[in-house]
Amino acid sequence: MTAVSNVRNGRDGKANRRGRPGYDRESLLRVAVKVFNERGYDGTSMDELSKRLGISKSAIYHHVSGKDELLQLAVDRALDGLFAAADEAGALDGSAIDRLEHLVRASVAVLVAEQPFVTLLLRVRGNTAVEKRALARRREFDRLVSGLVEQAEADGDIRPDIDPAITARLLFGLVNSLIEWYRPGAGAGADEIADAVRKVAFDGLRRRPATGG
Amino acid sequence: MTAVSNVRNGRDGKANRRGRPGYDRESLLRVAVKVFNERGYDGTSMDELSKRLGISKSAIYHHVSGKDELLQLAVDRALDGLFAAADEAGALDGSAIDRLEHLVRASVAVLVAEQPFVTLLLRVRGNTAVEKRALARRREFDRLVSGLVEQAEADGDIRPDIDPAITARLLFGLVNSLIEWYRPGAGAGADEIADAVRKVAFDGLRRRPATGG
DNA sequence: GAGGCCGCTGACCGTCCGTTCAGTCGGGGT
DNA sequence: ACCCCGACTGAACGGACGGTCAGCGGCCTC
Repeated sequence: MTAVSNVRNGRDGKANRRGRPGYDRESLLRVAVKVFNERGYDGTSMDELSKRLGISKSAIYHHVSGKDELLQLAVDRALDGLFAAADEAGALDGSAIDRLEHLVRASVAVLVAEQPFVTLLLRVRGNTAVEKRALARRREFDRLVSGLVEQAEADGDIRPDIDPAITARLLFGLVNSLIEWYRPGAGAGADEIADAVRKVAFDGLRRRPATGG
Repeated sequence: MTAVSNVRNGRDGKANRRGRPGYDRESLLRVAVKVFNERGYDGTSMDELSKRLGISKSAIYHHVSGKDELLQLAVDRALDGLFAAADEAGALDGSAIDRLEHLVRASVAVLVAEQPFVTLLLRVRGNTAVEKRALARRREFDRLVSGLVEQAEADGDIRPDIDPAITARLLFGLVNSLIEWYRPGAGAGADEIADAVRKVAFDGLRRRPATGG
């Protein structure tokens, strides 16, 4: 509800700067994204945000040009992470299903590492120019995944009895659902989550006689 | 963007009523929920909503007490559907995994039949009293699912190498992800979707030598 | 064809919104 | 000790917000 003093002071781990100590862009962004995720972007007023930061409303504008830029910074970070994961998977030599498996694992890692940023990204509706741009990049990522799934099905590595378009969407629906409940530090760790997602996605949750991996 | 005339006039299929023709609660609610899902609940103003309805802002208050009540009506419809599915599954005689499979199928049917209402429900953040109540009912539903998964794992019917709490969340993350892309009338039908979800969830998306069902 | 009901209008209210601006405060560098 | 830079304050702005109110207009019923 109220500001936490040790959240402020973004200097940690940075070279000493001149002037009054306080937030820098990065530490302010982290708090803002957290609040956006709790109350929704549109549901969060700059006044509420300033109270959570423990500074005045106008102080926020010293760090960013407005509410819009906070959203932009957040969704860009999430998208950059996801595309890095995609590039990683794309650079692989293996079969489509191997690259797909790698992409799932890398995506989970990004969701886990940047959970608040990805959460915000996945809730964007396209109301503003910033949101429209974010949605366009998301669609690009989705096309990339769909391509891999189609290829894997053509290779005969994925069950042929489901439309690959549906398979792709279910697969990344499963991965993306992480943001609804995963909280860093609480419960399972990142590796355990990534393993669980990979197992459930590729082999299902039913017990089976003998399954590798 | 603008109102569609044949969306108005909620009389279709109803007994003739007195007075001027126009919206009734039901037809107004359907449009409102659609707009809420496009722009977000907080991101939709009553003015914007009135434009989409093709009536004046004040006319909305003739049908409902306010924006809050529209949300209440919508999330209640979604929750009633989900709990009906749960009751159905709970009344079954079979093993836990059979009841779970039934619940998944019934839940998908609800998501498909009431997609806009469920979508709105799943995006609620808890900002108002209405939203808090909705979240509480959602948590109750989640506990129900978790219970079934735990029981199924105790029966030995679900893979024991994943924490049942995680399994339950992944399972319903998979189911709930439908609302992100399923659109009635376009592409796959309800039965095809339900089948795909059940197959992927229980048996995974990988091709396997011989798998029943 | 008169009555009445239902859906609707347009002007208006107080409040909250995102944003701006002219400064003040505080601490490290020199 | 002084300077200056970066973080911050408080009051104010215009506009958008959810909601109210007194009354109008079309259609079914009798």
